[in-house]
Amino acid sequence: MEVRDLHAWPSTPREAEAVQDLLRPMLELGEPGPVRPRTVAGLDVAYAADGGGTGTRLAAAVAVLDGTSLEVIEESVAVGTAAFPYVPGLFAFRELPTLLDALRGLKTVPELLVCDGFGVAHPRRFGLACHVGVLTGLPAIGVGKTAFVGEYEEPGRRRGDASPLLDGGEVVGRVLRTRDGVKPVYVSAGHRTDLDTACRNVLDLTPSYRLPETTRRADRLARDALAG
DNA sequence: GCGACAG
DNA sequence: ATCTTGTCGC
Repeated sequence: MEVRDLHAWPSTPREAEAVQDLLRPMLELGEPGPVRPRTVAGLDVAYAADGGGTGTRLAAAVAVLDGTSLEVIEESVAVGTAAFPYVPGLFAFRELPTLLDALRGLKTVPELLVCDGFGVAHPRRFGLACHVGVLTGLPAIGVGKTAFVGEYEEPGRRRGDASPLLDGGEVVGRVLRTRDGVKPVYVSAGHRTDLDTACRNVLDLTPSYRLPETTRRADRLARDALAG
């Protein structure tokens, strides 16, 4: 699929924050977005060494699944290097270039992108899922494994139980239990979708495990690419 | 000022 | 993210 060329790449945290502020107005939120997507893509990255600075070898993978059967339709992997040091809040700049390369290798244009990390549940309301969504123009959501910003009450212990993730008095995401008695995930809208629809899609993608099938497939794909 | 901090 | 052994449970 076609992916827009990258904007000038920041070399300092300050420049990176400026890029986020520049792109944030391009976000389209509020509309439901894809409800029963025919194709859903999972994005994930695997690193070769520790995540300290720039230059670490990494593999970015995209796995496109049939939204109903959850069967794999297409896969794409790209190898590269970390394009920025790891800084909380600027995480996207680290793996975005390689992630976009992997998306370019796709023949299918997914109806929804599921990213590792966050969407608007972010200090400047512009996490990885927002960034990827704006640059591809596709609906995107973020599914994080640990908390980042905001406060919340522990959700009930059954699959489907959830509680709002609040930051600065606004709802930026939802803490969602995808399996009975298992640690919840943190869902937030990234681009061209809303929180309710994002959570509905996450539940549709988690029939057996805590994390979405899309994420699990992409994770395995990225690890394998780094090994082979 | 100090600690916390997606992957 | 990654480095790591065993262990409990379906």
